[in-house]
Amino acid sequence: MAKADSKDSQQSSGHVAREVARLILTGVWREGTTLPREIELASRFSVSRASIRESLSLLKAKGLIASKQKAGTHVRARFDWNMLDEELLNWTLLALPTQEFAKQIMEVRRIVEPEACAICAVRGTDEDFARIERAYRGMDAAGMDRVAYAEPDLQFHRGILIATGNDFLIAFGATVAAALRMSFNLSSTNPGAPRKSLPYHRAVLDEIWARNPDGARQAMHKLMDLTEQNIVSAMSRQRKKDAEDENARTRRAR
Amino acid sequence: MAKADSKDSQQSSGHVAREVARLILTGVWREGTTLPREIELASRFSVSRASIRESLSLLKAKGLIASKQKAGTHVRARFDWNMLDEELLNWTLLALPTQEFAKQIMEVRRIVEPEACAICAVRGTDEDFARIERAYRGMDAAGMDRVAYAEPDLQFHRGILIATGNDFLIAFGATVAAALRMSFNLSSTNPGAPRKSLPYHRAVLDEIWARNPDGARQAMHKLMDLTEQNIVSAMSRQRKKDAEDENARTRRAR
DNA sequence: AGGAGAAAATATGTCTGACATAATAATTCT
DNA sequence: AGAATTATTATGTCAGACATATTTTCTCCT
Repeated sequence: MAKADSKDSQQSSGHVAREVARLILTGVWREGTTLPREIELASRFSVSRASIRESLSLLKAKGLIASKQKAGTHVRARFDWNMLDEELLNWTLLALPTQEFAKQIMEVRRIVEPEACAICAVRGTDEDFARIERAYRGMDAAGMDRVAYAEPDLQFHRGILIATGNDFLIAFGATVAAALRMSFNLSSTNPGAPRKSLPYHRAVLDEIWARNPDGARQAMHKLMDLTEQNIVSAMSRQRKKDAEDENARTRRAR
Repeated sequence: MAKADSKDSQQSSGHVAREVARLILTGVWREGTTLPREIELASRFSVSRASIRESLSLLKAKGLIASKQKAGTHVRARFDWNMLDEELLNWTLLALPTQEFAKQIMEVRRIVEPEACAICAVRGTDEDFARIERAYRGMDAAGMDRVAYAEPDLQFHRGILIATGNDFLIAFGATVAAALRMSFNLSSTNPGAPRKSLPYHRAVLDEIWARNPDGARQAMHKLMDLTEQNIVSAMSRQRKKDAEDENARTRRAR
């Protein structure tokens, strides 16, 4: 699992979709903008019109754009964008990993995951719990290796969502995945941070095994607190580092 | 707004996508199934391969399927389906409006909307509130007209989500829209039910205007309770009616 | 002049047929 | 029998054409 990132990376239609999405997400093509006609896009990206149409079809599915015969293709209102879509989330992450984005994604996680955790504790099967336990062991085994830690971490959170048996909560896993990816990217400035969350995961797991919904909710809440804290501090570190780099570049330039 | 339903209804590629989605959602083509090759699909639906590819591109974007060169196109695991997507939600609603689906969708609404409501009360602007107020007035003005009631009802709930300023909560509006559509379909057996929710909406709105997050959360919670109650009773009525119809058909047949 | 209605222009929607590419299946050789 | 090589095949991409639905322009009449 979690191989979704490399899915269509080299496919040309996927490449075009990603690039058009980037232009929209970064605001180069704002809401309501009519984008270049298909033939023009085709020549700009050096692909056939058919490929362009497949790419646009993908973006239509995610609510980013809409087409009307003769009238052209335009960027839809932000409200219609399906931000809970995994690819869209990743593209956003790549295009503008702002603090605002981090704040928002943590806000929803804080709403959804503790409740999902409570439901999991009540409704989950022992096999569900065993799967989450395995994910926990994987995190533990990873030690200080950030890369090895990331995958079981995602499996842990996804396992809880899956255990709820609620298809919509399960679909929310895409959002969690994006959040964890963001955390991972940020953790380069503080390699020890991920590991610190291990005991908090253990606490969640213990409450689940005990089939204690209130405890599970609370434990997950604490984990969310820690995660947000890590992200915020990592981002301020990142900003500081960026500023220094910028500074150095400027000094060198003169 | 809310014209999303007729978006691609007559477009042939949209028709194909919907039909293939139906086959997947109803389990005719289960997870892991390799679906017919594109040429075969093209001849089956009497459209060109290009159109088929655009349709499949749409379904790929929603996580339903994935293709690999030579290996074919297969149905992805349920876990990867983006059930929070508006179109997918509507297709599911049309394909299998089961009680299980209703239960799950209400479970997430119950998790998300009260919290969103609390955030709205704290963070929303007066213009946001005015928009929600307008939606309320629209519901009131609709009287017993189910059709006229539906649109402002959606605007009411969507307005609260928008007021949070959180893009992910806003995207959750698609799920709410699907839920309301389901309620609407069910309300044919009990035309008075929608109107009964009016005072509950008023209570939510009052708490929001008062900028009282706890009260807003609680008021929305009560509204969710009522809504779920309506859905459950409507579904049991529906089942009863279906059974009677079935009975009548059988009697006539012999 | 102004508005209704007809005609032209144009961007998306669809079709056809071809070739490229990569993963699989079959075949050959050691 | 097993490894290496050669077909096979379904998706990926391309090119050019025509269909269709709006928009825009033009024309004509009041």
